[in-house]
Amino acid sequence: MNKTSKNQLRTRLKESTREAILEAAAAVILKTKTDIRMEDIAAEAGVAIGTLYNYFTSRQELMDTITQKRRSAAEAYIRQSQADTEGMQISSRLRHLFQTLFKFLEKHRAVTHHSLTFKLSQDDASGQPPLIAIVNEYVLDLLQTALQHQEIRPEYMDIYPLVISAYIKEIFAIVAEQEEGDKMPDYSTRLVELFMKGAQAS
Amino acid sequence: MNKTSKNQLRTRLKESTREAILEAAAAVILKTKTDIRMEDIAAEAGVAIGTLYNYFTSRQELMDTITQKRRSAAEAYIRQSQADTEGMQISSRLRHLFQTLFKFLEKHRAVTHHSLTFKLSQDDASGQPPLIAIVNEYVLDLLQTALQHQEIRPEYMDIYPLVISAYIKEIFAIVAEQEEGDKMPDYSTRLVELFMKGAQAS
Amino acid sequence: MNKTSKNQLRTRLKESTREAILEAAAAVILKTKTDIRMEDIAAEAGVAIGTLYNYFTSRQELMDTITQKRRSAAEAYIRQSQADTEGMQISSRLRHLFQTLFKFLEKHRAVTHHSLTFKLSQDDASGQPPLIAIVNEYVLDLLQTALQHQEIRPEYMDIYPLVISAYIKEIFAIVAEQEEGDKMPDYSTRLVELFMKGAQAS
Amino acid sequence: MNKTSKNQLRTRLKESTREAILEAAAAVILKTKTDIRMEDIAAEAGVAIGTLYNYFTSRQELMDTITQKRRSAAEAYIRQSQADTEGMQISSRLRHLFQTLFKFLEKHRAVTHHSLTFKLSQDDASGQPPLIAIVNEYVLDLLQTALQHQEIRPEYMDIYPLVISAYIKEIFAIVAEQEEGDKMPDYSTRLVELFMKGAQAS
DNA sequence: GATGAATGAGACTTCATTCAT
DNA sequence: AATGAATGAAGTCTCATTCAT
Repeated sequence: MNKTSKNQLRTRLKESTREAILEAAAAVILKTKTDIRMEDIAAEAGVAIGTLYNYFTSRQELMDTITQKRRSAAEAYIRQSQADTEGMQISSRLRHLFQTLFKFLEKHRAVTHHSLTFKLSQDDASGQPPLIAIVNEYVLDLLQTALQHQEIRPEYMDIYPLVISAYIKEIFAIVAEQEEGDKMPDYSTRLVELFMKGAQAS
Repeated sequence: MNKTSKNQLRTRLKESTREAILEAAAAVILKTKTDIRMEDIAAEAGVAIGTLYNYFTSRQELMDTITQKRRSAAEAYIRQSQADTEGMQISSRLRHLFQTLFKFLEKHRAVTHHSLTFKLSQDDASGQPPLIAIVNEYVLDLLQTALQHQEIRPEYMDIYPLVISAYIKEIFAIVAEQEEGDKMPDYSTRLVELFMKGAQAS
Repeated sequence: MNKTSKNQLRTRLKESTREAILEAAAAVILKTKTDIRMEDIAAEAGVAIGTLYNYFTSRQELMDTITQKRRSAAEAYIRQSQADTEGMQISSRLRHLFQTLFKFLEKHRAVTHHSLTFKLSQDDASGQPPLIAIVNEYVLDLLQTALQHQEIRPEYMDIYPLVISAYIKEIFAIVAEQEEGDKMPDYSTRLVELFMKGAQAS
Repeated sequence: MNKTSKNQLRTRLKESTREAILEAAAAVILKTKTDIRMEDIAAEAGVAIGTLYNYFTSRQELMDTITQKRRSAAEAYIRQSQADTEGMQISSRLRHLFQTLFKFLEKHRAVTHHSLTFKLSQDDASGQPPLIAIVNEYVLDLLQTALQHQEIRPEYMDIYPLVISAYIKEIFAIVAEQEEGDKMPDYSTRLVELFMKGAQAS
């Protein structure tokens, strides 16, 4: 590390160093997918390896922190969507949820990337439910309400959760494959429409 | 015994060891997800570590072989489905494809498991298109035919591939989460029906 | 490592490699007292670091093994002394014990060295009683027998164990300071005599 | 306030910080035996790590200072005992020495603890004679005087130093094992008596 | 002078790979 | 061709020391 970057670091506040490390880790995750080496994170953050260990007791803890931050953030987004659409029709609610997830994912691309995507990552020793479980729970609630209001056909109730879950995972995948800054069409509206109306030509 | 038949025997024996190693590797992958160690594969196969290197020049090659075998097998299944349903309606063709994929996945659980699932695994240095690309290509073809035959609404043509892809990934996920031998409902038929008719209550 | 020593190693039997490592570790302990590095042990044994881990799962285990081997060996010596002098007078028994310890220590110089000497070494996670405890227990038994036989003055019974323990530790210290191969006077006989008769000039 | 007194104040303050650090180090040594970390010493002293380095150029120097202070203090005690008992009988002198050492050790428990006990600690790079050497030198002098005065049997003169040394080490050990504030019997008197009279039952 | 975050050399440990038997 | 002990590069983590504030 050269003198300049070192000085820059010194002037940074302690809290921001922690954040800088997390951001660096996120960047490395985005770049390298697996085999995330502490050395690379340190280099990306512009600090020495030892510094990482001043903020996180182990590699595991650093990874868990990233995973958990992402989950918390996502959960907040989802709860917000839930609150914002209380009482609306299912189509509006689903569209809003999809749009919310798109927004969330664009903000957290890096972190979401790290295989955290849809399964309880083996790196995550927190015992917290994986993000997808949180989403699924909300979707199930949403579908049951819609069913009670007779907005959706009861005969497919067994596979609705599965289908919506598939849509959401696809949204994750789409964002993951997108390059930073790419413009995307409004998939949310169209997905919900198709889901409601079906593909069958009249 | 002449030289030739002896060599043939050798070749056959060698091939079976090779297969045993691949199966062992598949089993280990299924058990451990990541961190697949050569030592564990050797133990599972009942051979020495050195033997692995008599059949594969490196860990990478062993992994690639598994990935590629799986891809070839899957491709064969898909082509078969394509041939078997030539000229049929899209709903039948999709249902058949889904059923085919279920069958394939149950046969190749282990191998499919290894994150090989839907992206060009970083372990795969073969440069071959990932399995999902093959599926998507076929699905696109299938959709275009359906469009020409006015079986599906043209206005959602941009998101059909995406939706079917989502369904297929979900199928992969369902099988992956299933325990060996679990009985599963006929998702294929219902998924296709829902896709065609939509969720909207009449 | 050069080719020659490598070949020498390869021809060594597996069990002897383990022993060679333990001996090498003992030699390093003798040389460096503290800061015993795995690298140095490997170098001393003429093997690579990784080889150490083929025989011991960790540094800790290697150290514990040394400690425990030494303890077992010492215990055997002590038990033997006990058996050999059953029924004799205390002076003979003590002399025999001292001589036995001298013999043991000369055989196990290296290993005894490593602070293992008299306390439950912090390196030893085995939960076994430290060597000195074993000795002390035997000595106490020996003193009580002598007391019953009225061979020793009862009024100092509280400090006899302490004094004998001090003698024994001194024996350990003497051997530790001795260079390999040094000739030593017969401390055992004289120590016991002095202990029994006292220093007071007539 | 003139320059001089200001500097004196500074010096005094500095000295007290220095002392605080040494005491803290002593406390940590007492607690942790080995693995004495600068961070722990700083925490115990209530100063920053950097402050340690304002008073000691290195960990080594800090440790050496402790060792040497202890040696100086002990030497003063021993010289005092020597002076106080000039011309007395050996039994009185030994008893006084033992009592003096007990007193010293209780005052300096912590520092004495750190394996500094009886050998030229590897931490001590000062080249000074270890404490035990100082004691032994005095004891030798004391024994030779007693021999001249025919107070002790000449035939064990070769092992007297060794035995007294063993006693003294045992005293160190006893104090080390004692908890702070434990009450101890008067070992000094009884040890000397036993040494002089012997254990042999009349 | 005090501070303590940052540093990085160095120790431990793992595991893909080699190669003599 | 099979074996598996030996190898050592590479990764994680620790902690004495530095230095800008």
